[in-house]
Formats: sequence, C-alpha cells, structure tokens
Amino acid sequence: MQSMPYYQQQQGYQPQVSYPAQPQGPTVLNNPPILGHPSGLPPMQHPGIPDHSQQVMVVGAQQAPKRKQVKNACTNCQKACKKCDDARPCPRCIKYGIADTCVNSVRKERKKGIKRGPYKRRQKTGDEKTRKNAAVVNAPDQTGQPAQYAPMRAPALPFAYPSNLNQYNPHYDPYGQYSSYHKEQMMPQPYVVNPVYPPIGYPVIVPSAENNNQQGHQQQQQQQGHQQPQYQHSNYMMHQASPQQTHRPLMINQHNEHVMHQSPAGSPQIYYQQAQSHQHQHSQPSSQRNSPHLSEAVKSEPVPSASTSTNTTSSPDSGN
DNA sequence: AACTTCGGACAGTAAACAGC
DNA sequence: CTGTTTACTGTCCGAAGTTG
Repeated sequence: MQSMPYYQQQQGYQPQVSYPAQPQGPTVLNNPPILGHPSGLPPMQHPGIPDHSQQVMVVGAQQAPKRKQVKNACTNCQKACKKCDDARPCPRCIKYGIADTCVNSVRKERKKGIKRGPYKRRQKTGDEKTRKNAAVVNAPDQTGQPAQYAPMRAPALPFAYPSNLNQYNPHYDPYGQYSSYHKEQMMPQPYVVNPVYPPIGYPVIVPSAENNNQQGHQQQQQQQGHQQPQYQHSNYMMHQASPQQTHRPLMINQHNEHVMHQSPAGSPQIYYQQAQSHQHQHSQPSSQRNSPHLSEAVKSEPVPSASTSTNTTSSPDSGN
C-alpha cells in the first residue's frame, strides 16, 4: 500500500508555499521560504533572514506541493539522510542532543567543462521546426545513445580540483575562499549560521546569554520545552577551526554525565579545546552506545559526502 | 519502541547550449 | 546576452534492519 506523501498528510509537513510548475530560476535563492519546523517548532528567525513564511504563491493549486529541501543540511542530518532545517542547530540535532555538532555540511564543487550534445527543444507552439530538428539529431539509436553525438560527455577530467576546493583538505575553510566561488549559492549570507565567527584561540570565552544573538534563539527553543542545558556549547563547538576536524562532544549526554561546568548566567564561560581529539570512533568505549541516539552523529566523523549520491550515505562504519 | 542504515526518488541549480 | 536544457549533486522519504 502506498502511503500518502508526508506533505499531504494532516499532521505532517504542511508547506506554506506552493511552487510554480516551472522553476523560476534564481528567485528561489532570492526569496528562500522559511518554513516552519515539521516537528512543530516555529520557524527560527535568524538575523538577516527575512521572514517569507507569510508569502504564498498561488500557482498550480491542484498540483501536489513539491518536497522542499533545505539548501544545506547539517552534517548530522546529512549522514543520517534525514530532514534538516535551515536553523542551526536543527530540530533533529536538538532532539538528539547533538546541537553542538550541528554545522552545515560542505558542498563540493560542481564539475566543469563537461561537453554535451545539442539540446532537444521543448515543445512550444510554433516551435515545431526546432523540435523536429532536435528530435532527428538526438534520435537514439539501438543503444539508446544519441545517434549523431555519440560521446555525450567528455572523458573524466584529467585535472584534480584545487586543494582549496578539496573538501577533504583538513585546512579547508568552508566559509572563506570556497564560499567566494559559490557566492551566495554556496553559502548564501542569510544561511551563514554564525555570522559572528571569531578567529578562535583557545581557550574560548563564550559570552553570556545576554549578549549573544544566538542565545535569543536558544531561549526561544527552551521556551518550547526543549531543555538543552548544554546549549551554550553550541557556540563553542561551532567555532571549530574546521568542520572536518571532529571533536568528540565534551559534554553531551542524555544524562548530563559529561556536561561541562556551567557558569552562573551572565558570566563568561571558558571552554578548553581538546588538544587533539583523535579519539577515533572505534576507540570509543562501548559506553557510547549508552546514548543510542547520539551514536549517529557522534560515532562518525563529519566526513563530507562522497562524490555521488550512491555514496553519500555510506557511513564510515559501514565502509569499514 | 526507538533508533540506524540505506536505496533511490526527488529537488535544486550550475554550466553548456541555442537562438536572437 | 539571455533563456533553455541537461547533468550533476544534495536532500530526505520510507522501508528494512538493529538495538536495548
């Protein structure tokens, strides 16, 4: 039996925006709809993100709404292949108490220089001629390949990506030079999670709740019944030099066993970066499994997704 | 029951192409 | 130059498997 798509169900994701049948190009970028949380949380308002949640495009009323994807899932949701959110920490990470590792994943650069055959022109009234030509040109042969332009693709590019685009480069700065390539596509300014991203030296002094923008965000969440005593650490963790360099969360545990000391509200807190957090996941004692819902994000390094979708979800564990 | 894993459909979009 | 088309890449649904 085919279940109803989640976005058509009563209590599921209720899209607030309907999308036109034809893509509108970059307007999607210009006006990213901020959707409410599927979990029922209200949309989190980040500074710099205009609230478009009230915008409704009345187009294609009878069409089923398309599934809406976030532009950049966090590493945890990405690994788990689960729905993420524009907010950081995302609802899922909050739910599982891994908010401090909720950082944007890094997108790899798109391949360039791939040659293509001529396009088939889509049918338009009065465009018969073009379409016919395209049909002839691209008429597939027995093998299904276009007849005239057999090599549809150029061979694999002989060059490697520059190291500054290499997602596996440990010195890679996802929000620096790379983002300049993708401009707002790569990391649109409204989606930059932490606009105040100080060059960190250690120890890290985390400002008190009163003078931190994100604290308002967190307080908002706490008002919703999400008790996240370790929330202040989210700042700390998100200030890592590189998302590639995983650090075991120092404190998250359902039972607060490893929760770091909290200073009284209003006083700065000092956190010490782990010297070299190469506690490999396999050396992690089985106690890790005491928090099963932590394991998903914690046990695996935030390895960026592999090159193809077939590999994106293979966890490091399964790979070994 | 809650959580994890994962195949694959779907969505978004950058880049090549086509036409003016 | 601008619009169209397509391929690439990421997101995440949903089913199956795993764990406690």
